[in-house]
Amino acid sequence: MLDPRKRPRQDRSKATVAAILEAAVELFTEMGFAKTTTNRIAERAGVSIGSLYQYYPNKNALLVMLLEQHILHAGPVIEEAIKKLTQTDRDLEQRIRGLFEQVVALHDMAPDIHRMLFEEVPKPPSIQELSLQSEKRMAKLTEEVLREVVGEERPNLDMTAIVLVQTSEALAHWLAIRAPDSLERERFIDESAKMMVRYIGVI
Amino acid sequence: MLDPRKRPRQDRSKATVAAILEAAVELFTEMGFAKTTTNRIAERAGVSIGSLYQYYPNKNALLVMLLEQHILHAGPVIEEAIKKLTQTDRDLEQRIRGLFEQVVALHDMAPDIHRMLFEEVPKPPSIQELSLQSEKRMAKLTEEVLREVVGEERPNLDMTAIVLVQTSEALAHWLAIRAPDSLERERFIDESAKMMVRYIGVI
DNA sequence: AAAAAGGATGAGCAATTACTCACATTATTA
DNA sequence: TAATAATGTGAGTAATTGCTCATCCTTTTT
Repeated sequence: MLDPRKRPRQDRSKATVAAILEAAVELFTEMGFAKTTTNRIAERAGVSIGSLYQYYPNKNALLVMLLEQHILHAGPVIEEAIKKLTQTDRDLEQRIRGLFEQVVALHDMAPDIHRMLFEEVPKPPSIQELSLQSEKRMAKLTEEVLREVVGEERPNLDMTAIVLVQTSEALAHWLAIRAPDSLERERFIDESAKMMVRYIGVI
Repeated sequence: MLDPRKRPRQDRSKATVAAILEAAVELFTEMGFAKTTTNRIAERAGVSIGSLYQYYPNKNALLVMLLEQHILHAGPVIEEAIKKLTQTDRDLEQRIRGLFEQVVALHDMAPDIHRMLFEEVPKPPSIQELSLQSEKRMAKLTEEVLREVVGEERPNLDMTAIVLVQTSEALAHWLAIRAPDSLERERFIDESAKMMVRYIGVI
Protein backbone atom coordinates (compact mmCIF):
# COMPACT_ATOMS: atom_id res chain seq x y z
CA MET A 1 0.00 0.00 0.00
CA LEU A 2 2.66 2.48 0.91
CA ASP A 3 5.93 0.75 0.11
CA PRO A 4 8.11 3.03 -1.98
CA ARG A 5 9.14 1.79 -5.39
CA LYS A 6 12.12 2.43 -7.54
CA ARG A 7 12.76 6.07 -8.27
CA PRO A 8 13.40 7.16 -11.85
CA ARG A 9 17.03 8.18 -12.27
CA GLN A 10 17.48 8.62 -15.96
CA ASP A 11 15.51 10.92 -18.22
CA ARG A 12 14.00 7.98 -20.01
CA SER A 13 12.32 6.62 -16.91
CA LYS A 14 11.24 10.06 -15.79
CA ALA A 15 9.34 10.37 -19.05
CA THR A 16 7.80 6.98 -18.45
CA VAL A 17 6.64 7.92 -15.00
CA ALA A 18 5.13 11.15 -16.32
CA ALA A 19 3.40 9.41 -19.20
CA ILE A 20 1.84 6.92 -16.82
CA LEU A 21 0.46 9.62 -14.58
CA GLU A 22 -0.89 11.52 -17.55
CA ALA A 23 -2.63 8.44 -18.87
CA ALA A 24 -4.05 7.80 -15.43
CA VAL A 25 -5.54 11.28 -15.30
CA GLU A 26 -7.15 10.81 -18.68
CA LEU A 27 -8.65 7.45 -17.93
CA PHE A 28 -9.77 8.29 -14.42
CA THR A 29 -11.69 11.27 -15.71
CA GLU A 30 -13.07 9.39 -18.69
CA MET A 31 -14.27 6.26 -16.98
CA GLY A 32 -13.96 6.90 -13.27
CA PHE A 33 -11.48 5.41 -10.86
CA ALA A 34 -13.11 2.04 -10.26
CA LYS A 35 -13.57 1.19 -13.92
CA THR A 36 -10.05 2.10 -14.91
CA THR A 37 -7.64 -0.83 -14.99
CA THR A 38 -3.93 -0.54 -14.50
CA ASN A 39 -3.36 -2.47 -17.72
CA ARG A 40 -5.28 0.15 -19.67
CA ILE A 41 -3.30 2.92 -18.04
CA ALA A 42 -0.07 1.30 -19.13
CA GLU A 43 -1.45 0.73 -22.60
CA ARG A 44 -2.56 4.35 -22.95
CA ALA A 45 0.80 5.52 -21.70
CA GLY A 46 2.48 3.40 -24.35
CA VAL A 47 4.33 1.44 -21.69
CA SER A 48 4.23 -2.09 -20.41
CA ILE A 49 2.31 -2.98 -17.30
CA GLY A 50 5.56 -4.03 -15.69
CA SER A 51 6.96 -0.54 -15.99
CA LEU A 52 3.95 0.89 -14.27
CA TYR A 53 4.45 -1.29 -11.24
CA GLN A 54 8.12 -0.44 -11.17
CA TYR A 55 7.30 3.09 -10.10
CA TYR A 56 3.83 2.92 -8.63
CA PRO A 57 3.33 0.19 -6.03
CA ASN A 58 -0.37 -0.09 -6.79
CA LYS A 59 -3.37 1.53 -8.40
CA ASN A 60 -4.15 3.62 -5.36
CA ALA A 61 -0.70 5.17 -5.46
CA LEU A 62 -1.58 6.82 -8.75
CA LEU A 63 -4.60 8.38 -7.18
CA VAL A 64 -2.70 9.52 -4.13
CA MET A 65 -0.09 11.10 -6.36
CA LEU A 66 -2.76 13.03 -8.24
CA LEU A 67 -4.44 14.23 -5.10
CA GLU A 68 -1.16 15.25 -3.58
CA GLN A 69 -0.20 17.20 -6.68
CA HIS A 70 -3.54 18.94 -6.66
CA ILE A 71 -3.48 19.91 -3.02
CA LEU A 72 0.18 20.86 -3.10
CA HIS A 73 -0.45 23.08 -6.10
CA ALA A 74 -3.75 24.68 -5.16
CA GLY A 75 -2.91 25.35 -1.54
CA PRO A 76 -0.05 27.80 -2.05
CA VAL A 77 -1.82 29.59 -4.90
CA ILE A 78 -4.79 30.40 -2.73
CA GLU A 79 -2.64 31.22 0.23
CA GLU A 80 -0.70 33.74 -1.84
CA ALA A 81 -3.94 35.31 -2.98
CA ILE A 82 -5.24 35.58 0.55
CA LYS A 83 -2.07 37.26 1.70
CA LYS A 84 -2.32 39.83 -1.04
CA LEU A 85 -5.80 40.77 0.15
CA THR A 86 -4.50 43.45 2.49
CA GLN A 87 -1.86 44.75 0.13
CA THR A 88 -4.09 46.34 -2.46
CA ASP A 89 -6.13 49.50 -2.34
CA ARG A 90 -9.29 48.51 -4.15
CA ASP A 91 -12.41 48.35 -2.05
CA LEU A 92 -13.21 45.20 -0.16
CA GLU A 93 -15.84 43.95 -2.56
CA GLN A 94 -13.44 44.10 -5.48
CA ARG A 95 -10.78 42.34 -3.52
CA ILE A 96 -13.05 39.58 -2.28
CA ARG A 97 -14.37 39.12 -5.75
CA GLY A 98 -10.87 38.88 -7.08
CA LEU A 99 -9.93 36.28 -4.53
CA PHE A 100 -13.03 34.24 -5.21
CA GLU A 101 -12.31 34.38 -8.92
CA GLN A 102 -8.94 32.82 -8.25
CA VAL A 103 -10.57 29.99 -6.35
CA VAL A 104 -12.96 29.54 -9.25
CA ALA A 105 -10.11 29.58 -11.74
CA LEU A 106 -8.40 26.77 -9.88
CA HIS A 107 -11.51 24.65 -10.13
CA ASP A 108 -11.98 25.54 -13.76
CA MET A 109 -8.54 24.41 -14.75
CA ALA A 110 -9.63 20.83 -14.85
CA PRO A 111 -13.23 20.45 -13.77
CA ASP A 112 -13.41 16.82 -14.83
CA ILE A 113 -10.47 15.65 -12.85
CA HIS A 114 -11.61 17.81 -9.98
CA ARG A 115 -15.02 16.25 -9.91
CA MET A 116 -13.52 12.81 -10.12
CA LEU A 117 -11.04 13.48 -7.35
CA PHE A 118 -13.59 14.88 -4.99
CA GLU A 119 -16.74 13.00 -5.73
CA GLU A 120 -15.89 9.58 -6.90
CA VAL A 121 -13.19 8.18 -4.80
CA PRO A 122 -12.60 7.05 -1.26
CA LYS A 123 -9.81 9.22 -0.05
CA PRO A 124 -7.01 7.42 1.79
CA PRO A 125 -6.29 8.71 5.31
CA SER A 126 -2.98 10.25 4.31
CA ILE A 127 -4.77 12.40 1.76
CA GLN A 128 -7.51 13.34 4.19
CA GLU A 129 -4.84 14.50 6.56
CA LEU A 130 -3.16 16.51 3.84
CA SER A 131 -6.30 18.34 2.80
CA LEU A 132 -7.21 18.93 6.41
CA GLN A 133 -3.85 20.61 6.95
CA SER A 134 -4.37 22.67 3.84
CA GLU A 135 -7.79 23.79 4.99
CA LYS A 136 -6.43 24.73 8.36
CA ARG A 137 -3.65 26.83 6.89
CA MET A 138 -6.12 28.65 4.70
CA ALA A 139 -8.43 29.30 7.62
CA LYS A 140 -5.55 30.56 9.72
CA LEU A 141 -4.43 32.95 7.01
CA THR A 142 -7.96 34.14 6.45
CA GLU A 143 -8.33 34.78 10.14
CA GLU A 144 -5.24 36.96 10.18
CA VAL A 145 -6.44 38.96 7.23
CA LEU A 146 -9.82 39.38 8.86
CA ARG A 147 -8.16 40.67 11.99
CA GLU A 148 -6.59 43.45 9.97
CA VAL A 149 -9.77 44.22 8.09
CA VAL A 150 -12.43 44.14 10.78
CA GLY A 151 -10.34 44.66 13.89
CA GLU A 152 -9.68 42.62 16.99
CA GLU A 153 -12.91 43.22 18.81
CA ARG A 154 -15.13 41.13 16.59
CA PRO A 155 -15.75 37.72 18.16
CA ASN A 156 -15.49 34.31 16.55
CA LEU A 157 -13.00 35.35 13.94
CA ASP A 158 -11.75 31.77 13.76
CA MET A 159 -15.20 30.49 12.88
CA THR A 160 -15.76 33.35 10.50
CA ALA A 161 -12.65 32.31 8.66
CA ILE A 162 -13.72 28.67 8.46
CA VAL A 163 -17.16 29.61 7.22
CA LEU A 164 -15.65 31.82 4.53
CA VAL A 165 -13.15 29.22 3.38
CA GLN A 166 -15.71 26.46 3.20
CA THR A 167 -18.24 28.67 1.49
CA SER A 168 -15.97 29.88 -1.25
CA GLU A 169 -14.71 26.38 -1.84
CA ALA A 170 -18.24 25.00 -2.13
CA LEU A 171 -19.49 27.76 -4.39
CA ALA A 172 -16.51 27.47 -6.71
CA HIS A 173 -17.09 23.76 -6.79
CA TRP A 174 -20.70 24.23 -7.79
CA LEU A 175 -19.69 26.57 -10.57
CA ALA A 176 -17.18 24.11 -11.98
CA ILE A 177 -19.62 21.20 -11.87
CA ARG A 178 -22.72 22.94 -13.18
CA ALA A 179 -20.82 25.09 -15.66
CA PRO A 180 -23.57 27.61 -16.46
CA ASP A 181 -23.27 30.00 -19.37
CA SER A 182 -21.09 33.07 -18.97
CA LEU A 183 -23.93 35.42 -18.06
CA GLU A 184 -25.19 33.21 -15.24
CA ARG A 185 -21.65 32.61 -14.25
CA GLU A 186 -21.00 36.32 -13.79
CA ARG A 187 -24.15 36.78 -11.80
CA PHE A 188 -23.30 33.81 -9.62
CA ILE A 189 -19.84 35.15 -8.89
CA ASP A 190 -21.30 38.55 -8.15
CA GLU A 191 -23.73 37.16 -5.66
CA SER A 192 -21.14 34.93 -4.04
CA ALA A 193 -18.77 37.82 -3.51
CA LYS A 194 -21.62 39.99 -2.30
CA MET A 195 -22.59 37.48 0.33
CA MET A 196 -19.07 37.20 1.68
CA VAL A 197 -18.54 40.95 1.68
CA ARG A 198 -21.75 41.64 3.53
CA TYR A 199 -20.85 38.97 6.01
CA ILE A 200 -17.48 40.45 6.71
CA GLY A 201 -19.37 43.66 7.12
CA VAL A 202 -16.98 46.56 7.20
CA ILE A 203 -17.44 48.32 3.91
CA MET B 1 -28.31 -2.48 -14.84
CA LEU B 2 -31.84 -1.25 -14.71
CA ASP B 3 -33.97 -4.31 -15.30
CA PRO B 4 -36.60 -4.61 -12.62
CA ARG B 5 -36.59 -7.73 -10.52
CA LYS B 6 -39.30 -9.57 -8.75
CA ARG B 7 -41.31 -7.48 -6.34
CA PRO B 8 -41.91 -8.76 -2.82
CA ARG B 9 -45.57 -9.71 -2.38
CA GLN B 10 -45.69 -11.43 0.96
CA ASP B 11 -44.61 -9.99 4.27
CA ARG B 12 -41.79 -12.48 4.49
CA SER B 13 -40.10 -11.22 1.38
CA LYS B 14 -40.70 -7.61 2.30
CA ALA B 15 -38.76 -8.24 5.46
CA THR B 16 -36.02 -9.86 3.43
CA VAL B 17 -35.77 -6.89 1.12
CA ALA B 18 -35.63 -4.51 4.04
CA ALA B 19 -33.00 -6.57 5.84
CA ILE B 20 -30.83 -6.59 2.74
CA LEU B 21 -30.98 -2.83 2.36
CA GLU B 22 -30.22 -2.36 6.04
CA ALA B 23 -27.20 -4.62 5.80
CA ALA B 24 -26.06 -2.75 2.72
CA VAL B 25 -26.19 0.55 4.58
CA GLU B 26 -24.16 -0.87 7.42
CA LEU B 27 -21.49 -2.39 5.24
CA PHE B 28 -21.26 0.53 2.84
CA THR B 29 -20.62 2.90 5.70
CA GLU B 30 -18.26 0.52 7.44
CA MET B 31 -16.06 -0.43 4.52
CA GLY B 32 -17.05 1.82 1.67
CA PHE B 33 -18.96 0.90 -1.44
CA ALA B 34 -16.14 -0.63 -3.48
CA LYS B 35 -14.93 -2.94 -0.76
CA THR B 36 -18.35 -4.25 0.13
CA THR B 37 -19.27 -7.50 -1.59
CA THR B 38 -22.79 -8.60 -2.32
CA ASN B 39 -22.11 -11.91 -0.63
CA ARG B 40 -21.26 -10.15 2.60
CA ILE B 41 -24.37 -8.07 2.38
CA ALA B 42 -26.48 -11.19 2.07
CA GLU B 43 -24.59 -12.80 4.92
CA ARG B 44 -25.07 -9.80 7.20
CA ALA B 45 -28.73 -9.69 6.31
CA GLY B 46 -29.04 -13.34 7.29
CA VAL B 47 -30.18 -14.23 3.81
CA SER B 48 -28.76 -16.19 0.92
CA ILE B 49 -27.03 -14.46 -1.94
CA GLY B 50 -29.69 -15.81 -4.27
CA SER B 51 -32.39 -13.94 -2.40
CA LEU B 52 -30.48 -10.70 -2.77
CA TYR B 53 -30.40 -11.02 -6.53
CA GLN B 54 -34.05 -11.90 -6.60
CA TYR B 55 -34.94 -8.36 -5.60
CA TYR B 56 -31.93 -6.28 -6.52
CA PRO B 57 -30.64 -6.77 -10.05
CA ASN B 58 -27.09 -5.80 -9.10
CA LYS B 59 -24.89 -4.15 -6.53
CA ASN B 60 -25.44 -0.69 -7.93
CA ALA B 61 -29.18 -1.01 -7.51
CA LEU B 62 -28.69 -1.11 -3.76
CA LEU B 63 -26.83 2.15 -3.90
CA VAL B 64 -29.38 3.77 -6.15
CA MET B 65 -32.11 2.70 -3.78
CA LEU B 66 -30.29 4.30 -0.85
CA LEU B 67 -29.68 7.53 -2.68
CA GLU B 68 -33.26 7.70 -3.85
CA GLN B 69 -34.54 7.15 -0.34
CA HIS B 70 -32.26 9.85 0.96
CA ILE B 71 -33.18 12.45 -1.61
CA LEU B 72 -36.85 11.59 -1.52
CA HIS B 73 -36.83 11.94 2.25
CA ALA B 74 -34.65 15.00 2.71
CA GLY B 75 -36.14 17.05 -0.12
CA PRO B 76 -39.67 17.44 1.23
CA VAL B 77 -38.47 18.00 4.79
CA ILE B 78 -36.41 20.98 3.75
CA GLU B 79 -39.05 22.26 1.39
CA GLU B 80 -41.57 22.23 4.22
CA ALA B 81 -39.17 24.16 6.39
CA ILE B 82 -38.53 26.75 3.72
CA LYS B 83 -42.25 27.30 3.23
CA LYS B 84 -42.73 27.90 6.91
CA LEU B 85 -40.13 30.66 6.84
CA THR B 86 -42.69 33.35 6.10
CA GLN B 87 -45.31 31.99 8.45
CA THR B 88 -43.64 32.79 11.73
CA ASP B 89 -43.12 36.04 13.52
CA ARG B 90 -39.65 35.66 14.92
CA ASP B 91 -37.02 37.93 13.45
CA LEU B 92 -35.22 36.88 10.30
CA GLU B 93 -32.04 35.79 12.02
CA GLN B 94 -33.92 33.42 14.26
CA ARG B 95 -35.83 32.01 11.35
CA ILE B 96 -32.81 31.51 9.14
CA ARG B 97 -30.99 29.92 12.01
CA GLY B 98 -33.91 27.59 12.58
CA LEU B 99 -33.97 26.59 8.96
CA PHE B 100 -30.26 25.98 8.88
CA GLU B 101 -30.52 23.87 11.99
CA GLN B 102 -32.98 21.66 10.21
CA VAL B 103 -30.59 21.20 7.33
CA VAL B 104 -27.89 20.35 9.84
CA ALA B 105 -30.17 17.90 11.62
CA LEU B 106 -30.77 16.06 8.37
CA HIS B 107 -27.06 15.63 7.87
CA ASP B 108 -26.56 14.64 11.47
CA MET B 109 -29.08 11.83 11.33
CA ALA B 110 -26.58 9.57 9.66
CA PRO B 111 -23.34 11.36 8.98
CA ASP B 112 -21.52 8.18 8.02
CA ILE B 113 -23.91 7.11 5.36
CA HIS B 114 -24.15 10.67 4.21
CA ARG B 115 -20.43 10.98 3.74
CA MET B 116 -20.31 7.67 1.96
CA LEU B 117 -23.17 8.56 -0.34
CA PHE B 118 -21.76 11.91 -1.30
CA GLU B 119 -18.05 11.41 -1.28
CA GLU B 120 -17.26 7.88 -2.12
CA VAL B 121 -19.34 6.80 -4.98
CA PRO B 122 -19.83 7.53 -8.65
CA LYS B 123 -23.41 8.63 -8.88
CA PRO B 124 -25.42 7.06 -11.72
CA PRO B 125 -27.03 9.55 -14.12
CA SER B 126 -30.54 8.80 -12.89
CA ILE B 127 -29.50 9.84 -9.41
CA GLN B 128 -27.72 12.95 -10.61
CA GLU B 129 -30.90 13.94 -12.36
CA LEU B 130 -32.91 13.32 -9.23
CA SER B 131 -30.72 15.46 -7.01
CA LEU B 132 -30.60 18.17 -9.64
CA GLN B 133 -34.39 18.29 -9.62
CA SER B 134 -34.38 18.42 -5.86
CA GLU B 135 -31.91 21.29 -5.85
CA LYS B 136 -33.95 23.20 -8.37
CA ARG B 137 -37.12 22.83 -6.37
CA MET B 138 -35.39 24.08 -3.27
CA ALA B 139 -33.94 27.05 -5.11
CA LYS B 140 -37.33 27.91 -6.59
CA LEU B 141 -38.98 27.81 -3.21
CA THR B 142 -36.23 29.87 -1.66
CA GLU B 143 -36.61 32.43 -4.40
CA GLU B 144 -40.29 32.79 -3.69
CA VAL B 145 -39.68 33.26 -0.02
CA LEU B 146 -37.00 35.82 -0.75
CA ARG B 147 -39.39 37.72 -2.92
CA GLU B 148 -41.71 38.10 0.02
CA VAL B 149 -38.93 39.02 2.40
CA VAL B 150 -36.85 41.47 0.42
CA GLY B 151 -39.35 42.59 -2.19
CA GLU B 152 -39.50 42.42 -5.96
CA GLU B 153 -37.04 45.15 -6.78
CA ARG B 154 -33.89 43.34 -5.72
CA PRO B 155 -32.10 41.88 -8.75
CA ASN B 156 -30.74 38.37 -9.21
CA LEU B 157 -33.08 36.76 -6.78
CA ASP B 158 -32.71 33.46 -8.63
CA MET B 159 -28.96 33.47 -8.13
CA THR B 160 -29.35 34.62 -4.56
CA ALA B 161 -31.51 31.60 -3.94
CA ILE B 162 -29.02 29.22 -5.51
CA VAL B 163 -26.15 30.68 -3.55
CA LEU B 164 -28.09 30.32 -0.33
CA VAL B 165 -29.13 26.75 -1.00
CA GLN B 166 -25.65 25.65 -1.96
CA THR B 167 -24.07 27.46 0.94
CA SER B 168 -26.30 26.01 3.61
CA GLU B 169 -25.91 22.55 2.14
CA ALA B 170 -22.12 22.84 2.09
CA LEU B 171 -21.85 24.25 5.59
CA ALA B 172 -24.14 21.60 7.03
CA HIS B 173 -22.07 19.02 5.27
CA TRP B 174 -18.89 20.35 6.78
CA LEU B 175 -20.43 20.22 10.23
CA ALA B 176 -21.50 16.61 9.82
CA ILE B 177 -18.12 15.51 8.53
CA ARG B 178 -15.88 17.40 10.92
CA ALA B 179 -18.18 16.94 13.88
CA PRO B 180 -16.61 19.52 16.21
CA ASP B 181 -17.55 19.69 19.88
CA SER B 182 -20.82 21.30 20.87
CA LEU B 183 -19.34 24.69 21.67
CA GLU B 184 -17.63 25.04 18.30
CA ARG B 185 -20.71 23.63 16.72
CA GLU B 186 -22.87 26.37 18.17
CA ARG B 187 -20.46 29.05 17.10
CA PHE B 188 -20.28 27.62 13.63
CA ILE B 189 -24.04 27.55 13.26
CA ASP B 190 -24.20 31.10 14.60
CA GLU B 191 -21.74 32.37 12.06
CA SER B 192 -23.34 30.47 9.22
CA ALA B 193 -26.74 31.92 9.97
CA LYS B 194 -25.23 35.34 10.42
CA MET B 195 -23.65 35.24 7.03
CA MET B 196 -26.86 34.28 5.30
CA VAL B 197 -28.87 36.85 7.18
CA ARG B 198 -26.49 39.67 6.38
CA TYR B 199 -26.52 38.58 2.78
CA ILE B 200 -30.26 38.67 2.54
CA GLY B 201 -29.93 42.08 4.05
CA VAL B 202 -33.27 43.25 5.31
CA ILE B 203 -33.04 43.08 9.06
C1' DA C 1 35.47 -3.39 -22.97
C1' DA C 2 33.58 -5.47 -19.24
C1' DA C 3 30.73 -5.10 -15.36
C1' DA C 4 27.04 -3.20 -12.98
C1' DA C 5 22.98 -0.75 -12.55
C1' DG C 6 18.92 1.11 -14.47
C1' DG C 7 14.99 0.42 -17.31
C1' DA C 8 11.41 -2.13 -20.02
C1' DT C 9 8.69 -6.18 -21.26
C1' DG C 10 4.26 -8.95 -21.10
C1' DA C 11 2.50 -13.70 -20.50
C1' DG C 12 0.27 -15.46 -16.99
C1' DC C 13 -0.98 -16.30 -12.03
C1' DA C 14 -3.80 -15.82 -8.00
C1' DA C 15 -7.36 -13.86 -6.02
C1' DT C 16 -11.53 -11.67 -5.97
C1' DT C 17 -16.32 -11.26 -6.84
C1' DA C 18 -20.71 -10.27 -9.15
C1' DC C 19 -24.03 -13.13 -10.43
C1' DT C 20 -26.69 -17.72 -12.07
C1' DC C 21 -29.52 -21.66 -11.75
C1' DA C 22 -31.31 -26.01 -10.48
C1' DC C 23 -33.57 -27.24 -6.66
C1' DA C 24 -35.92 -27.05 -1.90
C1' DT C 25 -39.24 -24.90 1.08
C1' DT C 26 -43.26 -22.20 2.32
C1' DA C 27 -47.50 -19.82 1.34
C1' DT C 28 -51.69 -19.07 -1.42
C1' DT C 29 -55.32 -20.49 -4.41
C1' DA C 30 -58.64 -23.58 -6.43
C1' DT D 1 -55.69 -31.32 -0.54
C1' DA D 2 -53.78 -30.73 -4.80
C1' DA D 3 -51.95 -27.41 -7.74
C1' DT D 4 -49.71 -23.24 -8.28
C1' DA D 5 -47.18 -19.37 -7.09
C1' DA D 6 -43.93 -17.11 -4.16
C1' DT D 7 -39.80 -17.34 -1.70
C1' DG D 8 -35.36 -19.04 -0.32
C1' DT D 9 -30.86 -21.60 -0.98
C1' DG D 10 -25.74 -21.73 -1.91
C1' DA D 11 -22.28 -24.24 -4.53
C1' DG D 12 -20.33 -23.04 -8.53
C1' DT D 13 -18.93 -20.25 -12.68
C1' DA D 14 -17.22 -16.86 -15.68
C1' DA D 15 -15.04 -12.88 -15.97
C1' DT D 16 -12.25 -9.44 -14.34
C1' DT D 17 -8.04 -7.52 -12.77
C1' DG D 18 -4.23 -6.20 -9.78
C1' DC D 19 0.16 -7.51 -9.83
C1' DT D 20 4.70 -10.63 -10.30
C1' DC D 21 8.85 -12.26 -12.20
C1' DA D 22 12.01 -14.20 -15.34
C1' DT D 23 14.11 -12.16 -19.09
C1' DC D 24 15.95 -8.88 -22.24
C1' DC D 25 17.55 -4.25 -23.60
C1' DT D 26 20.02 0.27 -22.55
C1' DT D 27 22.86 3.40 -20.09
C1' DT D 28 26.40 4.45 -16.83
C1' DT D 29 30.40 3.26 -14.29
C1' DT D 30 34.79 1.10 -13.66
